[in-house]
Amino acid sequence: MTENLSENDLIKQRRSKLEELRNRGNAYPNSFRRDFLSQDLKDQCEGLSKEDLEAKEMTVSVAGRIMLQRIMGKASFITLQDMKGQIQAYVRSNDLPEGQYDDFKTWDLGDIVGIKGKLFLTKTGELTVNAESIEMLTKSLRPLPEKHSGLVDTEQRYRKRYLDLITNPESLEVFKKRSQIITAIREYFIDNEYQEVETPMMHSILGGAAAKPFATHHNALDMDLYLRIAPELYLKRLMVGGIEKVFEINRNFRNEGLSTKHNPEFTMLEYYTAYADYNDQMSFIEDLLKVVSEKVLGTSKIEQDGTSYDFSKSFERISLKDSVAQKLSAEPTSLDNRDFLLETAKKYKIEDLDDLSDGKILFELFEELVEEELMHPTFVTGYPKDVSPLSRSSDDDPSVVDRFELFIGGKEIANGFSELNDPDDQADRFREQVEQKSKGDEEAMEFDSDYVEALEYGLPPCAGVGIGIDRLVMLLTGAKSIRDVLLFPQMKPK
RNA sequence: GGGCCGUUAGCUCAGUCGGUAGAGCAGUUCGCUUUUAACGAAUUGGUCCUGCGUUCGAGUCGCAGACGGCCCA
Repeated sequence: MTENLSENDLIKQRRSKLEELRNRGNAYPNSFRRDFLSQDLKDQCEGLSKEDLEAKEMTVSVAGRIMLQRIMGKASFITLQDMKGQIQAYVRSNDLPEGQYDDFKTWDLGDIVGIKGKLFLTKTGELTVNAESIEMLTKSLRPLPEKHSGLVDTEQRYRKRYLDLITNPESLEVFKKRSQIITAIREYFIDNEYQEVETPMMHSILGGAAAKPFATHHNALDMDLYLRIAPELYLKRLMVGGIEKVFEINRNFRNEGLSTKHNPEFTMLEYYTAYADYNDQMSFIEDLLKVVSEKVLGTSKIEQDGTSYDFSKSFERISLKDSVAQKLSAEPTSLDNRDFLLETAKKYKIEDLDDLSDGKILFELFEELVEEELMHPTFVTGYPKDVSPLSRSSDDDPSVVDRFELFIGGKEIANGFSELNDPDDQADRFREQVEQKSKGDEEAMEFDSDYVEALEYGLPPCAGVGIGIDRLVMLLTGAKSIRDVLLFPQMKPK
């Protein structure tokens, strides 16, 4: 890229100003210290009258990027932006040492400057720093996007996120919220005595989810590795090790297409609780979402695209089979019949049916027919065993497992189940996965004998959950695309 | 992978029927000591995404490609 930087006139002009700064001394000083942030000053001076404020003779140092300028002959206003917002400064020729006002007039939008002076209120009541000393801290060589509209071009907003953050406060706000949401989640788990851990991102055996991996290679060990598709099997090893309440918030990598709901790397929360089952986890999630929403948004009721979501009420629960039957206006028991399943699947253009088990067909029908329509928070339960190789079988019906997925706004937000802790059953399920893989299922898992060995030491009865953090942030911020909640979404190089 | 849409000045966008490339902001110059998207006057700035084609002539029409957005798989 660097060699492509076109030196247009705007950049040339700014560079010659930089040359002048270099000629006078250090053009990039790092000795200016601010003592207040914009919003903190505004909070502190809230409600003070012009006279009261001036009587206090408060001298402050502020620093930030010049976002707006109103230049007059011998006095000017500039708007500085720092991490908390904006503050206005009044720069008056008479209040500065000889010659400095002329220097000031060469400053450009985007420059980063420091200003020290007394606070006052303008006649329109805006809190303003009356500059007594001013300093150029970092000359900006490139013009910022248009001051009113900000950076609009979607592609540029993703590729040059820094410009998006400088010029679009609502974008900055989304990422602040994201940070607050993750903090609130972490606090919730720590308050409930869960231990946070970090497990390997590079796996030699593929497992923990149904997904295609990214492959890489370790040179010194001369071995192929996968970027992890899920941390699940490591977290359950830790449960064997006695960390009975454990959670991890970290990146997963899946080699899939990109969409408004998918990015190849995404953030996942996974947590496991000993002596709990999937029903306990559904209640836990209800409380988690309510608490996080209240903490971050100040309410447990949110509205998005005309749909309102109420996290203070308990969520709906329906079995996967019932939800599909309802949609087809059929009896749930009719879905036990393979011919009916095949016929229905064909009708909805699900392909390569012959290789699919009844459970897998039912699951695909669910994804095709029901998933998108689950707007209000809904737990779907009763997942077929053969799409859930790590879940504990149901005591009542051996064809399904004690598993749920949570859907909100038509999107899968969480996936949880009672964990399979019978090592022999687990070994059988892995064998089944290996067979699927040999038949061409690229998303099937591999046999993890080390994990089975861990189970042989005894995994306490437990249940675990994975929550897609990016989708949760989308839900809580109203973002339409996952790219709007990822600082640097995956893009093709230009 | 398929369909639709987009790509014009640093940014935001116009550009009619194919006939010399436009505006606002930013920049430059001048004026202006309480402005706030400051204001007034003048003014600079273009690989019209790339390539090929049609045409006397292409930002505009055709074909191919790149990148992006939305929808679908």
